[in-house]
Amino acid sequence: MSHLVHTSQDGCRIVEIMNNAKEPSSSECNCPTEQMDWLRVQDSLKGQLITEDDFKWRLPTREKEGSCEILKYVGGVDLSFSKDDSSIACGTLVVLDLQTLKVVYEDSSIVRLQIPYIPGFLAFREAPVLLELLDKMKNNAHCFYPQLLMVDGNGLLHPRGFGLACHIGVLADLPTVGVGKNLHHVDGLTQSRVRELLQAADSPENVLPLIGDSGYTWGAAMQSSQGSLKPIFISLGHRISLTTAIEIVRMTCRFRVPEPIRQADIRSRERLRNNQ
DNA sequence: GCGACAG
DNA sequence: ATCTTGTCGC
Repeated sequence: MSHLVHTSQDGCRIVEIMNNAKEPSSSECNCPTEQMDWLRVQDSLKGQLITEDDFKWRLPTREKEGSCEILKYVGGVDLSFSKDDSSIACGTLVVLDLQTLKVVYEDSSIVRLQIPYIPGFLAFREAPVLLELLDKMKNNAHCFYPQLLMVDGNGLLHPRGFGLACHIGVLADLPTVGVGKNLHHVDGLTQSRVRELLQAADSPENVLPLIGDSGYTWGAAMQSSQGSLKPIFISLGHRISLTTAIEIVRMTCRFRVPEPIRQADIRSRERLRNNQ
């Protein structure tokens, strides 16, 4: 079933680091040991990942049979960091009305993060705050609770096929889409290669499937706005297909970064300035 | 050995 | 992620 025959580069590197470790220092709980736990967590959660459309709503553009819930509330999450103290962060959740692209809900939380950013393990740093914001909203049975969540970070487009968007999607049991502003090099996919493919592409849609050396499709690159040659990188997070993910991202792009994520970014940065 | 590495 | 002003253009 799984075409992810990609060997874990990170896993190899970690083992290498452990072999070279000189001091099995007490419980400084630095990297190697904890990262091996994280690898197991990612592998485990990945077993619950759903990579096709799995929701009861439909897109407003798809005028099919009526009497079906329509996608209206799209959420977005992001974190901003203090320039002074990089361990201080503000996590923000916004919900937009898909038709008007106006924010109908906003909540944020300022926290002190203990976990550093390690490529391939972003979720262990950022997911807890964001999941808490979602949980808080769900417990209040808020009527604006998102039917879909856009995440600032990748989904399948990840060394082990399980980025932040997948992580949040599975743990919150919510359809999610990952949007990266920079390419995480995986399976032979590089910036230069994407650039040349994007130019050579006949695609009238300004989208390009990201197919790696293995033949696996990790996501898509999209030139989302006229003014920017620099693409965004879309990958499915959970309970959605890549095709549907692309369609929804396109619907929410007023500028390069889709509005739900852009608003979460703007507002989290703003709150950090005025509050601490 | 060297480079690459989401936010 | 963050450090940073103006500037060119619709």
